[in-house]
Amino acid sequence: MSAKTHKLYFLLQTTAAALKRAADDALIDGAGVTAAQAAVLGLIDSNRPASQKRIAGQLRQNESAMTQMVTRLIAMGLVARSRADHDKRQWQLTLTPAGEKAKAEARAAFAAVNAAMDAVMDGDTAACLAATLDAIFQKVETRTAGPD
Amino acid sequence: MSAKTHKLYFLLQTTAAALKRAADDALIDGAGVTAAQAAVLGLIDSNRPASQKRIAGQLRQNESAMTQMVTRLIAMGLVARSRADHDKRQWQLTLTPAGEKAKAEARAAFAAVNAAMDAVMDGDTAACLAATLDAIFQKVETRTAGPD
DNA sequence: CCCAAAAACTTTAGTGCTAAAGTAATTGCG
DNA sequence: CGCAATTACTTTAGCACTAAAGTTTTTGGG
Repeated sequence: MSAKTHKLYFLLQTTAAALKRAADDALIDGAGVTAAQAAVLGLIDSNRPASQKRIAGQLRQNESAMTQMVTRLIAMGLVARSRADHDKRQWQLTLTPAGEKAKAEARAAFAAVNAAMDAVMDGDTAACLAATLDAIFQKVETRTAGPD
Repeated sequence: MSAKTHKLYFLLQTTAAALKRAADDALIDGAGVTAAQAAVLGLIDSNRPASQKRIAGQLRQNESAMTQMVTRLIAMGLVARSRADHDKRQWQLTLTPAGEKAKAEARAAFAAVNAAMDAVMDGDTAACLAATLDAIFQKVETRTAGPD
């Protein structure tokens, strides 16, 4: 059983990496952004106003990762930012027109990834997978997730 | 269902990342190496003689990743290498005494990760998880994996 | 036998993450 | 009110990966 679980760890890492590569291929081809970049664009759109800390929290990443990601997205012309009026420490992130376009294209391109996953799972299996992953996540996660 | 699957992608990535952090914490504390480094040490031990391409193939990574990983492991004093007699392009990787020790300690420390996973899953659930992850992997993987 | 193709590894540039230490703005307690 | 703690973000260093292009060695068909 220990050997089984050992293999499970590797299988989980390997599958996550392969799925990420597949998603990146599909999104770069269809929207010119990676899956990670598309996730940030989507959250900037659905969190107005969007501060970096807020987006980082929803992605369960630290603020440093967000600084770097936003720097890349600004360099790509997809995101703009200005200081918040009520708190000059905070940025207010917004999508540029190009960012809106990339977000919409990414949403469409991600359908192919969904289709690939749907094709190998029925509803029960997907529910079981989600429940098991969530249980592992809860068991292992130490971070105190702020309010999403 | 599409929204469900969308969440599944994120849940899979997030869980893989959290589990990797937990494994790294346990292994760095118990063996002074990361989970990725421990995996390479284990494969060098069980593949004699171990070339970089062979290890890379078993980890489903490219040769470039292995060049960098081996460079780090050599700098840490855990691995040594010499050119293969029959083919001077190939390296023959071996564990140093410190590498053997780290490998053994990592094996022991990984038991905590196994225990965490076992604690949230019965045998059926683990089998279902493995089967589902494997199905996703097969669906999404494009690389032609060489003989392991 | 020779040379082009293939194989094993390296280098460089880039993505995306972490942790730790640092800066500047804000808040709250005495 | 003032200053210490907190908050939001940044910087730096490092790990771990990919892709593409480059080097050296080996091999196989003409």
